[in-house]
Amino acid sequence: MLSQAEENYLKEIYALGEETEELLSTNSIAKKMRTKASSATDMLQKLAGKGLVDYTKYKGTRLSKEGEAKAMAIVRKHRLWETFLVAKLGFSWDEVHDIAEQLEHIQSKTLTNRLDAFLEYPSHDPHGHPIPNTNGKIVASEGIILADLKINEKGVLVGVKNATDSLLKYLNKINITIGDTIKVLDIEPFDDSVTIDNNAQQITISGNVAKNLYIKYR
Amino acid sequence: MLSQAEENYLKEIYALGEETEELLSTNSIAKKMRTKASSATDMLQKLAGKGLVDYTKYKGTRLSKEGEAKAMAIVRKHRLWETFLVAKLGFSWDEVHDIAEQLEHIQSKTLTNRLDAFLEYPSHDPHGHPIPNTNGKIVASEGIILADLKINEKGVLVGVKNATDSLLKYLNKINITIGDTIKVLDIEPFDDSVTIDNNAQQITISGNVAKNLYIKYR
DNA sequence: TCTTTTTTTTAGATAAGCCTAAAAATATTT
DNA sequence: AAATATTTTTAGGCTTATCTAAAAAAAAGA
Repeated sequence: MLSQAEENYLKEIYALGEETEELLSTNSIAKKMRTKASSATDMLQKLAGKGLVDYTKYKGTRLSKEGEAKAMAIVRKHRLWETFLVAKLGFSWDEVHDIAEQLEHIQSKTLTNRLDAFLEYPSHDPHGHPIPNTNGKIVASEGIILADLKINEKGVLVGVKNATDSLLKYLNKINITIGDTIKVLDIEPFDDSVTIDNNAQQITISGNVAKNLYIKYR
Repeated sequence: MLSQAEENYLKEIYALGEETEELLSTNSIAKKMRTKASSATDMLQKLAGKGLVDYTKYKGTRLSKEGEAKAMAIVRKHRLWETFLVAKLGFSWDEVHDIAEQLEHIQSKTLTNRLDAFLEYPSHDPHGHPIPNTNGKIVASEGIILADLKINEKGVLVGVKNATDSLLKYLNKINITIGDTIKVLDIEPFDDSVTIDNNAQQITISGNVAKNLYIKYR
């Protein structure tokens, strides 16, 4: 069985791996874990010893097949619990991350699968991120980003890329939620800001925000 | 914030304290924690340092007021999660203990209170044990034990005293559940075994089992 | 290419929670 | 009450996950 620390490393290594094809530097992993490079080295060597990462001294690290399976199991739990907290307990999507960070370490496959059934097999969590199935496979697609839409195109908001606290709070404030139908009214070439129509409300968002919103055509 | 180990000690010290008025021996605590007396001593001294137990060298230990409050909070979480697992996820009462042992350590008062609301403020967990309220107070009573009923008296099964795995499995097997109306048909003075009627089924249970079943008169 | 800077690893320390073995205190027998 | 047995505590180690400081390797710059 893995310790919570080991699980957290695997999860963050997975997240970093999503962003690049290359080997991950020890430094980048240490930064993600908010720890020192020496601590990361220790842990990477331990995980390598357990066959969960492929680690080459001074070269870099990536998840092994087995490590990826473990990581997906944790991501699955995290996203299911987030869904539970929002759908059943009435939390808002910007409040659930820290609690799910704890819940994701609960060990019981039966529990995870029953929770999945109880939630009626959701495909995405409240941030729009896809939920891996029992086999660790992500079935659903993530859609395209709002910043790629052209003027007068519209679609449904299905996800948020970097679900940081501040972004979620901001979206709450300007009344944008998963499931909203968004139409692009104007794009300002100077700074890539986008004016959209959402529920008959006109809002201008920065290009940065537009890059973080996943849209599906309707 | 308390570590999981500290929380577990507090919870078990609370449970032991329920059984006796006297100071608890270091040995009894060590046994309950399935650890060595020297380890228990270490922890008791640490907890004493934090003001959570009153510990006197070579004399014994009991929870302080503050320690009891912490223990009750953990018991509350444990029992709420057990209720959730049975009522919402379809677990049976003999499957939930180990999972609740993990869930009871999740840190979030909001979560606990929302779970309580979601479950519609249950007064007892699936084993019939009372659930402390937000202030750590137990409101409901536990009832009397089946072994104290006389012939022809009847009542409703509201709880199980020592909810061990084997007892719960046994009760499942003989078709006895919380909420059943049980009538005493006969008591054998030789070994205190009790013959009862439950759902038009006659069953004879040992005196030992009868001492572990809480009954409320109807 | 040779220095200098940056990254990564190693070495040694620390805190938590456990262990064994030995010492100290308390309880029980005789 | 003295001897013996039991309980409890102390002392010293071990493991995990972290840290700092120093050494080694790799990358960047002159």
